[in-house]
Amino acid sequence: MASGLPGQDGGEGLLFLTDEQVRKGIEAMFFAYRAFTADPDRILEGMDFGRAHHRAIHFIHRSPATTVSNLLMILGVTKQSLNRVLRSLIDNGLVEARVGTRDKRERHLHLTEKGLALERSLSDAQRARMRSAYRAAGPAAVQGFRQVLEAMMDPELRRQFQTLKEGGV
Amino acid sequence: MASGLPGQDGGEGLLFLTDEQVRKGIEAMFFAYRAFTADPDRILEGMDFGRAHHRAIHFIHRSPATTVSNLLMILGVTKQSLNRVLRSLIDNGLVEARVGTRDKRERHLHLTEKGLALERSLSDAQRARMRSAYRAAGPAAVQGFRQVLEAMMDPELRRQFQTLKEGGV
DNA sequence: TTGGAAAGTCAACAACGCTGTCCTAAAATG
DNA sequence: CATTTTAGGACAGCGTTGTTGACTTTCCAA
Repeated sequence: MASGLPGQDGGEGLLFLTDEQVRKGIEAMFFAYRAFTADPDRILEGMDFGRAHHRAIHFIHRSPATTVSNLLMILGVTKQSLNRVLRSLIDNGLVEARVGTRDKRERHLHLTEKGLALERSLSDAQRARMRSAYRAAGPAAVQGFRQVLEAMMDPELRRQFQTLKEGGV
Repeated sequence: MASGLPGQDGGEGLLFLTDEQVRKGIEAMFFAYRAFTADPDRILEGMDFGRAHHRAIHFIHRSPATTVSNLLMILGVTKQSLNRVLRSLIDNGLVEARVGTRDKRERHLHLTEKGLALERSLSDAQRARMRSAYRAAGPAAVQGFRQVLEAMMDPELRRQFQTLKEGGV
């Protein structure tokens, strides 16, 4: 019955909240996220790294000298999960962990030249896809995209995201 | 340098494609996806099921009598991966696999009462989050959200998504 | 100075992807 | 009717990435 009016949702103040519309959004998230991770996954397959390594590399790059604890909060995983990933990144010479000067318990994380090179290759691929999607959809759509994504986050998560957003680079 | 003009991107035809803007989109995807899967994950933890079971249940619900092969294509996983999941869903009485009448090689998948109950509980939670995000962001944002997500998909994936979209329910 | 909290490491386990091989039954095709 | 293809299932084994729990080392405050 919803398909009786198959056009745009524009101008419909009520229809856009039907279960059908919402379900389509859910499925769009599912498929889009698969596309979103596809390029980095492709680059990493064959190396000894995976998606978790990509995430660590990304956030170390964007917040150099970050600590393990800080990374832990951002990524939302447990210590051991991150530790395994960091270990292999360090052992393979992509990440350097410098003991803190003020607090010697802390390790400050940095990408090496090699790490930076991989970061660039991964983020180039992912950015290219995102940029092309942005270009195809247009500026207004991009703003809506970002608004909905932020609204989906729990307050705590959104706070983290926004802190990151401002403090970044 | 991009942060020299920190305001809205509205009216900016060029700035919205800076690496900074694109990176924020990437991080928003990361955080939002975590929120997106959080509620079902919470419901499923403790049961013998996980995210993979949720996905199978979702697509069996929205396309009843679908075959294993069809589900395989939609989910983009291997036979064995799906089989493990389907097996436990069938063994626990959530899914029924009916031998096809026209083609007896096929198994047509259906949710049982128990399966429908779990599906409802999972999708209620996920839909509630999505609906609340939609409401907070407004109709225009929703349209943009969907446009960008679709633009991110590979053509093949997008074709699948759109077929699903129209044929659904 | 001692005892708790915080940062990080390590061991072992679970979920869920993957590959590869082998198998049956049914359909399609020559 | 014989052969090939297709749909599905079973089993073995592996890799990544999540989990919990126990363990140092370091810092700080009672």
